[in-house]
Amino acid sequence: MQAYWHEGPTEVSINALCARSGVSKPSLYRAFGGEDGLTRAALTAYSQQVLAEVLAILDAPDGFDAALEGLVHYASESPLSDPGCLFVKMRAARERFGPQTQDLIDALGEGAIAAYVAFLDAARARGEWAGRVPTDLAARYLAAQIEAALARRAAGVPPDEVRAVLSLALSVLTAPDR
Amino acid sequence: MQAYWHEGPTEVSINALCARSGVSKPSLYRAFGGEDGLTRAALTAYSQQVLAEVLAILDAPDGFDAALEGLVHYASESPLSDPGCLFVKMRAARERFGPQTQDLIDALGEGAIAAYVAFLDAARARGEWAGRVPTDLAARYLAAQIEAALARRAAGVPPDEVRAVLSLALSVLTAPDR
DNA sequence: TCACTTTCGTACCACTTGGTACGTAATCTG
DNA sequence: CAGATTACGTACCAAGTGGTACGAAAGTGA
Repeated sequence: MQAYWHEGPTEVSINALCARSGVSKPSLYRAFGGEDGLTRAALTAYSQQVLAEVLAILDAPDGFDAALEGLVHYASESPLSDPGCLFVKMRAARERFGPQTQDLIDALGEGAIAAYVAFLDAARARGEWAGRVPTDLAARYLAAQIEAALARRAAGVPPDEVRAVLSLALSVLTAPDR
Repeated sequence: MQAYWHEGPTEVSINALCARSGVSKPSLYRAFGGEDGLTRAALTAYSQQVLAEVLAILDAPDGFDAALEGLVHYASESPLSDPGCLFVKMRAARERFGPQTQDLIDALGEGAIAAYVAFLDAARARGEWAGRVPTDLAARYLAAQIEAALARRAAGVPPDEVRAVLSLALSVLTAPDR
């Protein structure tokens, strides 16, 4: 019911969306109750689809380095992030959305940080990661680098370059002396 | 004559800009010839003001590490980048602008890369930087990290966190084994 | 079959967007 | 001071924005 919204990320208007999807405007308003509810519902659906994949990467049984490599691959080369991550785009344009959507954006951002913290804590406990960087900073660093890579990807930077830069950035966490 | 444009970064309309600055719309159109010329002129003025500062940081006589430290300070704590770097914001919304402005955005981006390459080459020649990372990749990495830091700054992330993340990212270049 | 409720979409609302036609006022030239 | 020219701004334009009033169609009960 909300899949057709994904075609238009942030720049599509409600008028164009209705015309393109063949749904009348009042129907859309009855279903979502305004633009804020619509954007919130779209981001909810997207996050449920995507967060699961990221969490699956983090929970991969191949160890810390393999998980990081999976993140690099996902952010830089996955076709799913070809048109750009909806969450990243919406976070960049946070001010344009209504309060409900802004709250959801913030909550998803904090949830991502929490997931990274859990991932790093688990890796440290398993002895797969002996970094000297504090876990909290490493989590925020991870989130910032992934987000930047997805943003660069959406801006049209070639996947190879995105991968090289992201890989170099994450080497801070894997280098043996850090 | 264009200073009042800086108050409104990307989200301000021409109508609001004219109303706020007391300039009639036809006058503005006669001076700049449309929105594309206006945004281009604004970005030109901004770049002349800002690029000089960045180049001065890169040319600082205190050596490679000090220059990097200067970049970190500039991107994360400088009050000039408090409302966010206009170039970064406009580059993120590149598609919204006219062809002239898009060309200028691209040219400024390539110019920044070239400046970083020159900076790294000079540091390598002086023996202040012995990194194993290829110069071209290091330059793009530098540009990506600075841009990401400025974007995070504009998004409301506290300067301390921006600084910590950026400093950690740039440690890839200063670490003795890389 | 009839009355009632509920869903649905046409056609509108006020408002903002970028952009301009044209009359007026100021300035320059003689 | 008169005449030509230039700069200026009111008041408009079509198109698009998010949002809704209201009549018609469809379903539901007896």
